[in-house]
Amino acid sequence: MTQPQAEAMPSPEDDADSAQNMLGYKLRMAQILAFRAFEAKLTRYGRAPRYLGLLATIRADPGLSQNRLADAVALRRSSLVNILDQLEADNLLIRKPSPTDRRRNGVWLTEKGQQTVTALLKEAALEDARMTKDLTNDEIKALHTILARVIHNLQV
Amino acid sequence: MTQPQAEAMPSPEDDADSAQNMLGYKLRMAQILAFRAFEAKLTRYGRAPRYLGLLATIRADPGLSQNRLADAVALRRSSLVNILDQLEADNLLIRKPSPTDRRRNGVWLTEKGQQTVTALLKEAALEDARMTKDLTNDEIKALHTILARVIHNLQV
DNA sequence: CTTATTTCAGGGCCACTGATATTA
DNA sequence: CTAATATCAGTGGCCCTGAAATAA
Repeated sequence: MTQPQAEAMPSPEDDADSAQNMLGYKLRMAQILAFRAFEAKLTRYGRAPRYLGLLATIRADPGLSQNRLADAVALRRSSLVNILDQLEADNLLIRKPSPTDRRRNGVWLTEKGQQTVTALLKEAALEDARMTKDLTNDEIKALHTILARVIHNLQV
Repeated sequence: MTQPQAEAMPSPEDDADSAQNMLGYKLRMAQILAFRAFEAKLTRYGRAPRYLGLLATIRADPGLSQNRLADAVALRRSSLVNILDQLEADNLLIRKPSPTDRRRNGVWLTEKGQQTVTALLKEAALEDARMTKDLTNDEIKALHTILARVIHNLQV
């Protein structure tokens, strides 16, 4: 990726009205590049890398309903159906009917799902390290804290 | 969006191996929420909000070739063709053959494109302010700086 | 002939909307 | 009867791959 704009940033055109100075733009760029690199590196894990956040959410709260899971990962309930179908077909998770509410499915990781999440989180940590390789620990900590607050603000 | 995990974070399960503690995860979450909010608010601008980064890149470097533009926004050359078709149909930009190289198109904003970019950058600034409403100026500045370095690291 | 630039055809994936069945 | 849960059918959007056309 050559980046004419990155070099152009400290120019007279550097006033606030450049997209590259917008937070939304930086977030988008960083996320796209990070996600791409992560998936490219981990094709052997099938669809699990894309849905690592979802899988880890299940691990942190086993048996939660599809509804609650959809909320947690900011997806529509209906969108989740096919995703869970795929991950269930890959033997990463299972749905089990709730014993108390027959409308509801609880979602659990399988043993393979557990192992996959563990392995992928290790890979994610490596990617994190690559992204932040020239940052101090304080800066990394600050980035986490600030991003958490940004996310919180966006959810209102 | 309810967020069972957000509340669960300061729990004993708070060790590093939770997806919510991964930088990639936070970046993704923040970006998805920010982009969604931006687009939802600006449907009257058609496709321009989604491609604000691209349009602003053109404004910053008028006449650049499709090749260079694709690099600047991290897309394939072939992916750009249809996008430019659409934005050209919306009268936001024009392609003009390079006078010196007949393989090449230069890309320029139209007057409408210029005005749209200006208006959308104002909107983007409002969104940025919403995301960072409880952050100090120093924290906001740090976030920009750090994200720029993260992006740089990802591009290697 | 090789390379650069753009375009085109086709495909895959993703998440959405809106309707439906079931159960609370 | 109303609300909640999960599912399904259908849609549209986005970006990719790989091949082709044109020109340097």
